[in-house]
Amino acid sequence: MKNVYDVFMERGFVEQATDDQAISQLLDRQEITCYIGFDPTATSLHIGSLVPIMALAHMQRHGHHPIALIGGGTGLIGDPSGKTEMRQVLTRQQIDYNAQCLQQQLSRYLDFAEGKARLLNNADWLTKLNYIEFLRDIGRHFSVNKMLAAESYKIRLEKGLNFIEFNYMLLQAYDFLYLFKNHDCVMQMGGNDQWGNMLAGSDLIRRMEGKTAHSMTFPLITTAAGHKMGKTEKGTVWLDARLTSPYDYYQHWINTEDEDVERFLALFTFLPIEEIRQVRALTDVRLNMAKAVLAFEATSITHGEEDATDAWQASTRAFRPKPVAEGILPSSTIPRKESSADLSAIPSLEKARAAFEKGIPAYELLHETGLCSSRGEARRLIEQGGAYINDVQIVSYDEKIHMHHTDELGMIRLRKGKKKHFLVIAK
RNA sequence: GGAGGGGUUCCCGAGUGGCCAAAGGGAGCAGACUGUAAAUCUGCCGGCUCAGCCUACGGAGGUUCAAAUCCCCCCCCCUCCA
Repeated sequence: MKNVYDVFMERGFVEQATDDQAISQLLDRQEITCYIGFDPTATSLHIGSLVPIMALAHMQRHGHHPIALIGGGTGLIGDPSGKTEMRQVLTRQQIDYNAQCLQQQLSRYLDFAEGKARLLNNADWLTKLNYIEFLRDIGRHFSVNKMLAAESYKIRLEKGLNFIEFNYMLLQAYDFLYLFKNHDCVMQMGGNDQWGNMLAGSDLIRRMEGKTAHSMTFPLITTAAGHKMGKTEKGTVWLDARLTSPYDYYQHWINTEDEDVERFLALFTFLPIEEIRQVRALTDVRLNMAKAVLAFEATSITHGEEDATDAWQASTRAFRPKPVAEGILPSSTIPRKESSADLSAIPSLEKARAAFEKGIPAYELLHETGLCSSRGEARRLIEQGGAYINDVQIVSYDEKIHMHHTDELGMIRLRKGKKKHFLVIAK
């Protein structure tokens, strides 16, 4: 049987590692404990954290013991690695609250049952540290010269780095040491921007304990076009259904660029790698089918199969693609027939009948549904021909929407551009 | 603590008394082309009751018919010196 490391390698999870061979053998030989840290900067993680999450899930599936470490303590400091400026400092309360939310979220991907995986918060030990002791025991092992040379601090040395942030590396290294001593954690994983901090941990363990602890980083995932994934200015794709609906989540994945489909299937689904490799040969319509599978599987992992199916239905209804062929990614449980007419996953709004009897100007309705963030934007959208009602282009910004626009179920279908659908229901 | 430089619309970044809702780029949105893709081209891109009005250039005052632009005080950041 393949060990996890092989799985990581063939699925594209590995960017750097302290020692490929040693890690592979270690994972082969015994069940180990490994950890990844998550920053509690928000109440939800976004898809940028998905690679680490999937990595932990793979570890667990192969019998190892993941620790998801919530950075409740380090979050009070703020990691300067690769960042241009200091992160906004959050209060203790905010961080504690965020940490709670993340705990809940992570348990959808990992089984935290006794003996399987652990969820820890480094606030539990970091906030109890004694400054003088810490300097004497830990600080002595760090060379400032070396730290200053670290790639991760480079940008900040030009822009300005203050002492609190400069300490981040020590704290992260200390976390690793703590987990090594208290939980037999012998491997840390994380994004490649964490490499310096992780190595510091491995180093610290070697110096203080005389033992080996490994570090492994994931590639920073960008799209083929070079965009950072998951966090565009306007639309972060969150893992929380309240922040990004399963439908939007599904839509995000189905809009994956052609060149990314295979890579993303490997990273973000559990489908067999052999099947995923076949995707390489697909083009056009059939490649789009693979995107639907990616969207379905990814949504299923994050929101459950039921929500994924709803999202698939709504999406299929709205865009009318060909059903996914049997031969494509056969292990996927995505429905492969025509969908029925369920629109429940499309965002909707109920509105009193009376308003439609009077007639409501199109730009007002577009604003009200949230499709446009202001009335001005709605006007512009209509002027540019990007607004549709029941698939008919709206020509004048103040065109009145009336009852006669509703169908037999009292529904009006609004559309912004080609992809953003919205239902207004007259009650 | 001293000297100098700087804080501009989502981000970067021009502007140094009226022509500034503010150049340019990025991001975003829409249109064309396609395949719910990318690239490319085009348009939009503070708000509103939209040929007009309101709110904006770190914060608070002041000068002026008129300030992002000038003066005063305050806050924050950077560089060099201590």
